[in-house]
Amino acid sequence: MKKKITLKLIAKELNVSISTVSKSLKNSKEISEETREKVQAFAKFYNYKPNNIALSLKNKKTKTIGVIIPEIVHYFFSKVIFGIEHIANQRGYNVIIGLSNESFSKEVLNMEMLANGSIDGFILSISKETLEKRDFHHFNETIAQGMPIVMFDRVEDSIKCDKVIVDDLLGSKKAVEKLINSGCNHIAIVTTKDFVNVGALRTKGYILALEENKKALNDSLILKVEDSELIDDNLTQLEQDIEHMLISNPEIDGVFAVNEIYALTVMKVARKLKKRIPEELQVIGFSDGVLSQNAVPTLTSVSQHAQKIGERAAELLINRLELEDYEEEEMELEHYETEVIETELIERESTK
Amino acid sequence: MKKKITLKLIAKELNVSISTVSKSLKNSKEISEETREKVQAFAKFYNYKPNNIALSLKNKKTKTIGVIIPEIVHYFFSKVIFGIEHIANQRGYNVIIGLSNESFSKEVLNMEMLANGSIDGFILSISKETLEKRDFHHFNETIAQGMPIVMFDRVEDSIKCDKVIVDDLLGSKKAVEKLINSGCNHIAIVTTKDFVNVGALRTKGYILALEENKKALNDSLILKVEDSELIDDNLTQLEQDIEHMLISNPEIDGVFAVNEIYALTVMKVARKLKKRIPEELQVIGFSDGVLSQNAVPTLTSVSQHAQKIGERAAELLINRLELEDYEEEEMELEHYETEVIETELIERESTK
DNA sequence: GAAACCAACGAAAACGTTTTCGTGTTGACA
DNA sequence: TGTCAACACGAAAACGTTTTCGTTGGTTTC
Repeated sequence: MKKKITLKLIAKELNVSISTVSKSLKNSKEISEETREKVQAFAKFYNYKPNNIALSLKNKKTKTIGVIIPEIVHYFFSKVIFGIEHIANQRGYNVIIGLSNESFSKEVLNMEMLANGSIDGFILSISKETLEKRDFHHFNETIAQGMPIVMFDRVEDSIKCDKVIVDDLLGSKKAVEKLINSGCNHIAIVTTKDFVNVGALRTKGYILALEENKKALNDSLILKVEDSELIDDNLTQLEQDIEHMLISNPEIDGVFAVNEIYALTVMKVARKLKKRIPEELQVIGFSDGVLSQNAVPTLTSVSQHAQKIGERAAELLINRLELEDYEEEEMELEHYETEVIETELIERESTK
Repeated sequence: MKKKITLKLIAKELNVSISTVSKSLKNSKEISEETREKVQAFAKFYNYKPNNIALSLKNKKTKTIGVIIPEIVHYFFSKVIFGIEHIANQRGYNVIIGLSNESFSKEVLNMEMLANGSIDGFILSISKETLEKRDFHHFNETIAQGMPIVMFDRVEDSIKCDKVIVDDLLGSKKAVEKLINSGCNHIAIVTTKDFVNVGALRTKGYILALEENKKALNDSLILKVEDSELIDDNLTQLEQDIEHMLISNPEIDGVFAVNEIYALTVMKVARKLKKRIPEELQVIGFSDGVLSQNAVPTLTSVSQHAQKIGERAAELLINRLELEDYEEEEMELEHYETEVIETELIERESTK
């Protein structure tokens, strides 16, 4: 195993001082051309690369950003990461991933693990458990330590940081209006419990669309799914709930589901009940992922532009990090942005 | 912004030396109980946490592993990461992600960016372009520097490192045998060009199954898809190729596809041609992801146990890293393992 | 009452950089 | 010949730890 080459080693080999080597490699004109070339040739030959850790310690910057997400086997989140990595890479940053698995304690642990020097800032989306407990001390403490955070999608308003969100309300309102304009008169929604704020917002958009279009609101057409129902086996529980709703309300001619799985399950149940899509029942989902694109029939859905969300989050964070270099202690940057990424309705076969 | 607290700061505040503080926090009995408690109380109150970067520099270990994958918006790879993160977290390691986007140069750049001290070892899956060029110098150089690599799925035999692979050959052989046993007599395969070694292996398994079962091999039933055909728009090109094959070989009653998208496309084309699945045409895919589970009909497919692949890769890497601590310069560990993760055929509606 | 010992702590090196501030040598100039 | 720049380079501090090896007092031992 070749020993990792260092400045000290080059210095010893060439009988000069460490400083001379360092300066030579930086092309400082303090050093004679002769020495400079000698050092550079040697360094190049042995493929010298400065040690990142030493640089980080010296500069108090790691050029690494920490990303904490609830899950990664998930179209939306993985696409956000793709966006983050894209920008980060472009601007010379690395990306370190932590998964909370929707758990509060894992979220806290992951953040503590990274907050002690390993990274320069966080990009994160809050776990469901954290949202339910409404315990945000770890975010506030991190920020108090001077480490910036950018939140995306699942955010908490009270926290002082930049945010990148989807216009969930408008997105679902537009989706429901699309159903209305395509002739639906009895539109149901399959959504989550209210503590997931994006779920709550999407429900709000649904209600707003109905109200503005003078459609009756009917509580039995609002299905709020338990979180646990999404865990594999309980998918059948979800199916039963949907089936029950569709059977007891046979007038339903449109369903808006707040995620892909819910929407596919609606279509599956509809198929079982011999309801033709889109002739008798139109369906729209949220999150335009690989499932929507490949479903049968293909699913009309609200695209959140996940990649763009990641890109903007990364830009906001890096901009702030690099601003701090100049502003230093003046800290006039106590102004935080909340950027809204427009949604887009991708129409496919599940609507007329 | 609260200043980040350090040993030096505690020392000054308490009028003791840095060493005393450090030892106190480590409960060294070299320090009197009185001093120890005083220091610990102070540290706890101000929530002192040692700086990771400084520790990394001192210990020459970062407790971070680098993962380079071709893409992340992909069920298989994201699930592997899930597995890696699971074990890494358990054993106190962080995970840093680099995406090669199937590009050779991005793979090299990403590795160089991380290899200079940022991480202790790599887990990676080789990009298609690298496989095509067969230029592996960056892997060999990294290993020569003493940084261990664990490769998974897309590996290169000639490289001295641990590997975790799927038994692609046996997996596809079993899949094709399942088709044979379910009554198929004319089985086609939709696969990739041969330089992607997993594709080649899966093709081999297909051929082997046919030979062992005395089925005729027919070149016109082997469709090798151009890589670019997978890029969005060219999906229609893929559809045309499949349609052409199905029409000119109407005797086809079974198709084995080497990934989910190919399999779904086969089913889509079959639907268009009014071939009923599984009655007239049975289909099996490779990679048991969210698409297979939610397809209509649901897709029988070969599961690679992606999560387990990630977990084993992480275990192999971390074991090696921690072995090095003891073995040091003896380096008797020039023995590398190749672990094979068994595949499993998940039977669903697309086969009888 | 000197030798030996122990308890409690501090100084300093080391990890690999960058950077500031010397310092010694040369040559030019008066 | 003496003064002063300019040039080329080195020493050392700093980043935050850990750890080895002193160095103090004070107490025991014969």
